Amino acid sequence: MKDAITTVLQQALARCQENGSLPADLEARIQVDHARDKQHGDFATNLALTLAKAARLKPRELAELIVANLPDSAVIEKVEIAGPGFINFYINSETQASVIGSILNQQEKFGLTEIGAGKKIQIEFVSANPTGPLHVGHGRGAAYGAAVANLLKAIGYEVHCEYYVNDAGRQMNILAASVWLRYLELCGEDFPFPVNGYKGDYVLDIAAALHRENGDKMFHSWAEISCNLPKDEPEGDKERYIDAVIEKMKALLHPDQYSLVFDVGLNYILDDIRDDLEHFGVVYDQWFSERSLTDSGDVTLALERLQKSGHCYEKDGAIWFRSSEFGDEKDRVLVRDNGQSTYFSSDIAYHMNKLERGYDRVIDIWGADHHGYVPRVKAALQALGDDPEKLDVLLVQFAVLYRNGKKIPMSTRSGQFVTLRHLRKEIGSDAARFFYVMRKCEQHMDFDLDLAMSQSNENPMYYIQYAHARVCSVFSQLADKGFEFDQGHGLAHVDLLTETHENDLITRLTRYPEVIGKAGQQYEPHQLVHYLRDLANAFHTYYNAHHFIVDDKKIRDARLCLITAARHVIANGLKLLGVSAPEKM
RNA sequence: GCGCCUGUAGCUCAGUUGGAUAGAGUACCUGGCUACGAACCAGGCGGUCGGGCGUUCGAAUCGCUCCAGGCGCGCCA
Repeated sequence: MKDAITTVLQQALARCQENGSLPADLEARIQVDHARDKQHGDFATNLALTLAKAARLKPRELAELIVANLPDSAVIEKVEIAGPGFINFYINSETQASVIGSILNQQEKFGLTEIGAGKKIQIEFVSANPTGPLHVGHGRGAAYGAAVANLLKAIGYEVHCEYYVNDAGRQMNILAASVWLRYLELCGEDFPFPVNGYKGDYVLDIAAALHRENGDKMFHSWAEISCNLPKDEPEGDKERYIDAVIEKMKALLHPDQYSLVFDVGLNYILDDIRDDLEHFGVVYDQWFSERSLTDSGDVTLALERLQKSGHCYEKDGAIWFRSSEFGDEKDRVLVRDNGQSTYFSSDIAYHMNKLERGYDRVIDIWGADHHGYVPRVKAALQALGDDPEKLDVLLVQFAVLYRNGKKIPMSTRSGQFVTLRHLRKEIGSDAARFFYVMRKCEQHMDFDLDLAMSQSNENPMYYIQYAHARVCSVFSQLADKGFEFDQGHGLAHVDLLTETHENDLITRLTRYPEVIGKAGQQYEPHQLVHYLRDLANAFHTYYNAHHFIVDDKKIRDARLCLITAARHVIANGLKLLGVSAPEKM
């Protein structure tokens, strides 16, 4: 509809230029908005205001000129000039009401568009280290990423969702060591657990599984392990201590045994994460292993390309990438003096790999604490000769949990956190998914557990779901009262829907495809949340103002068509957010 | 110290890329169920848009500056 108005405005300008009333070199960027106020019609344009200076006319005079040259249109009821020079358009009611037929025909397909047709997007989100279960902070990234992916699919993009598995590196070694030490405890050893080890209960579970399968085969006495170890905190350095424990573990265990412990831990946690996300309604097309980048040679290849193009140098025994040449604060290490490549190297290889797979756009969703990382990744892409503009990094601020009005401290390492699984079980997947995407991603979020767990109607999700359930309820009442719904008959009489509340609801419905388009292109699912609330509000208001099951068959069927259309749109929108649309509550 | 994010009603948040009188929810107050679900509806109260200066027909939105809060500044991942 917006496009239709843009088109007639273009035609009007062209006419003015042809007949000489406007300069021929005038260039216009036509902007058509929804009128904020019903008094201002359905759509409005500020064209006359933006163009006044270039046209050397007063805004209102220019507006009159444009309106006088507007071509006839079947959809426009009337046009008005208002305020300082806004042009307001009123759409005729038949055109508006035709959306009901469209919705009833397309049903779950209504709202889908082809904006991104033929384009491929890769989107990576969550990607938490597999060193423990997901916590509520990851939940926000999961809910947000999945909603963005759904929106992008809805507007025609081919979307590929990925979870990057950090299955290499120091953190994983610390996990392996933690598992092994717990295993030794099960073998009967008694010793102080490292300050820097993973202390969560899940580590005990993994160790127990390991012990069940392997008995005491990997046992070594604490006396053997602890000789020549540096001091742990508080007397010593906890980082150096845990590294020494890992080294000792590698020295004492056969390499196969070490990787067994490592893999048991990794797979246990990955299975857990996968299961958790699946119950959260989040599914991936691919779980991309960091180790596979080393195995495939991609890491080496990326390093070579950076070196050959002259963006690297050696200093203090390490290989550095001159990222400061591309806007980063300082240069970064690619290969450490001990010969190990850094996490950054893998990440460069991963992003190179993504772009080489031919995506038009690559989206990363990271926790906001990683924001300092963005410039160096873009720098690397630029140095590799790729287009850094193809990468969008969306930063999700952390959700801070509150209980009894108090902030809950969280740390993965200490094992002190509220897990996503716990949240899901307390308040349900629907409420959690909805709550997470209610706010803009860059907005800090206070997640009040008491409120969320209270299942009160303060959660607007219930308001929206209730609208859906109410429509369903009307139809069960209809049957109880011995009426039948004739959709074709109703559609033939939608011109009878002339009540203000009906027009408001219809207008709201017509905007749905546009909302999806905008929310998708801007990666902002919260726009859909707000739309759905407004839509539900229009429905509830209508519900309270008029009865649907009336004796007049024409009006009854027409109204039933309208509320069915509303039900479809609510269900479609909630589905994109990963929230169910129950028929009863 | 430098960089990024945030600051809008008592509280939680929107604000259509610079437009018309800044909006919702919640809290509080007043009304509405013997016809489709009151998890609802109607009305009221509530604002120096963190402060200041600037850009212009026009600023919550853009620029500069200050204030407050969060996060980040490793040969960790």
